[in-house]
Amino acid sequence: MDKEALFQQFVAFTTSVHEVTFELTKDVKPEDITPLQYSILEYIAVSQPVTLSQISECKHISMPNTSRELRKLTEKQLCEKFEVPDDRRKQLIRLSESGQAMMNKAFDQIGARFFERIQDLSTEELKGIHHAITILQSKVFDENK
Amino acid sequence: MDKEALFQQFVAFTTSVHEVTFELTKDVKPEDITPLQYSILEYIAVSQPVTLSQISECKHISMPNTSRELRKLTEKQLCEKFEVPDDRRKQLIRLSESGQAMMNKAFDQIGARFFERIQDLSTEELKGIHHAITILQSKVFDENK
DNA sequence: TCTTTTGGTTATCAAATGATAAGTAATGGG
DNA sequence: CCCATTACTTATCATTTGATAACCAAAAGA
Repeated sequence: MDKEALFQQFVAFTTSVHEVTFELTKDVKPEDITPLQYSILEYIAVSQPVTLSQISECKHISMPNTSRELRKLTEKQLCEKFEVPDDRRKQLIRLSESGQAMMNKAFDQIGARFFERIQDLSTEELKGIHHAITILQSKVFDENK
Repeated sequence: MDKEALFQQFVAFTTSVHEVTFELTKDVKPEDITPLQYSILEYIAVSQPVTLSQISECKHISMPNTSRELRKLTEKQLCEKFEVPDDRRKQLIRLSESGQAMMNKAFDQIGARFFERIQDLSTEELKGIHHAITILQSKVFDENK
C-alpha cells in the first residue's frame, strides 16, 4: 500500500471538501452577520446548550474575543445566555427563537443544495456514500486520533 | 434511503474534515506569513504555474487584493512572476526556490501527522480508505456538481 | 481604426479578527 | 479562611482582510 499516494489523494480530497462546503454555504449567511459570527452560530445550533469556554475551545477563538462576539450576537437577539444553577460562573448559550429560525433557514438552503447535488444518484450509490463516510469518519477523521 | 439522515451525516463529516485539516496544518505556517498568504502559497504549490486571475477565482479573492498579497509574497521572495510570451498582459506565478523549500517543509510536517494518524491501520483498512475517498470524490465532491 | 474586454495595478478606506492586559466574581482545595 | 484557579468581561490596539474607485496596457472584435 503506497502511503504517499494515499496522502496525495487525501490532500486533494480535503481541498474538494473545503471547496464544496464553500459552495454549499455561500450566501446563506444573513445580512449583517460576519463569517466568524455565523460559524459560532452554526456551532451553537449543533451543540446547544454550550458554554463560552466550549465555543472558545472548539472554534479556536480566545475567550475575550469569544465574549465580544457573543455579546454582539445576543445584542442582535440571535442567542441567549442562561445562568447555570450549580456553578454561577458559567453561562449556557442557546439560540433564541429568531436565531433558531435563522439557522433553520440556512440549513434548509444548504440541504436543498446538497440534495440537488446527489439527486441523480441511485439508492445503491447513496448507500455506498453512507458507507464511505462512515469508514472515513471512524478511521481517519475521528476526533481522538 | 433516508436522505435527511445522509445530510446530517454529511454535515457532521464535513465538520470533522475541517477540524482534522486544522489540526494537521496548524503551526506549519512559517512566521511572518498570514493565513491568507499561506493558503495562496498552498494553491500555487499544487497548481503552478498559475495566473493572478486563477488565484483570484479559485481562492475567491478580488483581483486588487490578490495583486496586493502576491506583491507581498514576491517581496518576501517566496514566489516569482514570469511574463507569458503569447499574451503580454498575463503573468505566470511560480514558487521561488525558497518558497518551494518552505512549502515542501510544510507538506512534510502535514504528511508526518497524517501518517501518524493512520499508522495503526492495516493494509486492508488503508485500501478501504482509498476506496471510500475515491467514491466520495467522484460522487459527492466532484467540482462539476 | 476605434471600441470593448481582459489582466493586472495602485491607492485608499472600512470592517473583521487577533492579541494582550487587567479586572471581577465564583469555586475549590488545603 | 486563604489562595489558586476557573469562567468570563471590558478595554484597547495592531493586523489582516474585504471592498471600491480609478487607472494602464495589451488584446480582440467590429
